[in-house]
Amino acid sequence: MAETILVLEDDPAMQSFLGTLLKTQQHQVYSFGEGIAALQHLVQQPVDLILLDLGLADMDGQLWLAQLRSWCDTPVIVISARHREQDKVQALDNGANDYVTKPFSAAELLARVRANLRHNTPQQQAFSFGDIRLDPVLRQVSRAGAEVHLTKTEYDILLLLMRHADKVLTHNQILTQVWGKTYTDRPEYVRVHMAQLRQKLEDSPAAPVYLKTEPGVGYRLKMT
Amino acid sequence: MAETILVLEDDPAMQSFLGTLLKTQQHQVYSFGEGIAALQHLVQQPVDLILLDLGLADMDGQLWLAQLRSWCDTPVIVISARHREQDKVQALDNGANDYVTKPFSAAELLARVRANLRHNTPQQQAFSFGDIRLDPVLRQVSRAGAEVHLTKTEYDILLLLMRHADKVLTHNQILTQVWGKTYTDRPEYVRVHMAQLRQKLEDSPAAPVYLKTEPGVGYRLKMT
DNA sequence: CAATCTTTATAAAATCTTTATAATCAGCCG
DNA sequence: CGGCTGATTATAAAGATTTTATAAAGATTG
Repeated sequence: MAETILVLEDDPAMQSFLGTLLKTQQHQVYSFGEGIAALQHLVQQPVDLILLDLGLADMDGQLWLAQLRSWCDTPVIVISARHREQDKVQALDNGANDYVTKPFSAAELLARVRANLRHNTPQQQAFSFGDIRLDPVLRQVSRAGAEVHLTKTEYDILLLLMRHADKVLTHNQILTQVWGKTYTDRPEYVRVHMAQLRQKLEDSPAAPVYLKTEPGVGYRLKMT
Repeated sequence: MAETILVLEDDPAMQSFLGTLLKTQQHQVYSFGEGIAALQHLVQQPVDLILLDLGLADMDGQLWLAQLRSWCDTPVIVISARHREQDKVQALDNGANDYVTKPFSAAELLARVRANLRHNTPQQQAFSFGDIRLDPVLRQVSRAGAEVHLTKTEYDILLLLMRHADKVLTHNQILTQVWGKTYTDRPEYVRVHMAQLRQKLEDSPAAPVYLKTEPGVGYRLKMT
């Protein structure tokens, strides 16, 4: 967490409310009441998201947005009391990413903040244990940040173990899932590849911390 | 223009309305009434934006969205008759980029479509890795500033790899996207053309830095 | 005809399977 | 309790198989 958010809002009560709301989510908030000051801040220190109230005192919010977009593509959520279709269309075409009308629900605003922060930072729904990470989207495994190359079979086994983290998977289950149901009498396949995985992923392969053997049963990926 | 948009909406009247509306903006529209069919289309042919009605007959829209997000990060605008805060928050946290409630204004919806197409435009910005540049607008590739001539097939493969940078693309995916779904048993097509690409783009084609093989799986364009 | 794609053949590389041996474990009996 | 025994497991390394790279010949296209 701890993304930075700039709030440009000239009503002090609303500015304070937004600031408090965002800070409950551990965001770093910079609040401004004037467009010029906000721009100066952005030039010096980029932020992850901008909340913009269209009704500014010192300049038109639409103009501010258009000017910002000429050099900066940080996501902008416009907050406005104006419900007219024309205002929404204009703001969105000026480069706003979202448009919320007052009064708004706090939970919805926070959800829209999360949604707009998200596509900035690519989806990290990777599995991890210790300093090992498996990213199923990239089909890539890394250890302490460095990429570890796994063969297809090794990757398939690791993914299977991670999907059932902490559960014991029997030899039969692993053989069936990775090789197919006609291979259930070849437990040595699993052993050889498990040894390879330990070589690549464990600090001391002979005394594994993560890839544990359950004698007579199968294997377990220990995450806790 | 001519971005592709997938519409998942099971009310025929609304589906037709959305299709007509989007086509006025020169978009290529694919309409579906069932979640399964829409997913099948997306697997074979990615689109630039998805419009999703939460009220599907054959499955829960929220579930569909969550499932989609496990492998696909195409922008999604949710359209729904549900005005409850809880529904909005859930959809946005499931990965929706925007949430529009019915009834909605056509102009506003189109503006939100434009806004969501804008920050993703994978087709329209030049990609680059190392000293290689691919400009999809000019359909042109250059290396260290000098133009490199690619045939149509080579270009299609490279564009596909770039649009999924760092991800492994299986032989089947490449064959389906470039040649069509009836070619999934001809992996040698991919190999021959990949060798050509390496000849044209890699410093030492036999030890590729960018166009990597994932034995038994497919190929990956390595950008990091 | 020229460019490109498809097909084919062969060599090289990577991976998987098999095997052998050593280590470990569990239960049992002296 | 301790050591024996048979089963299970770990691991390296050799062998077999699959997959891949590449050139080049043939076919296709416009």
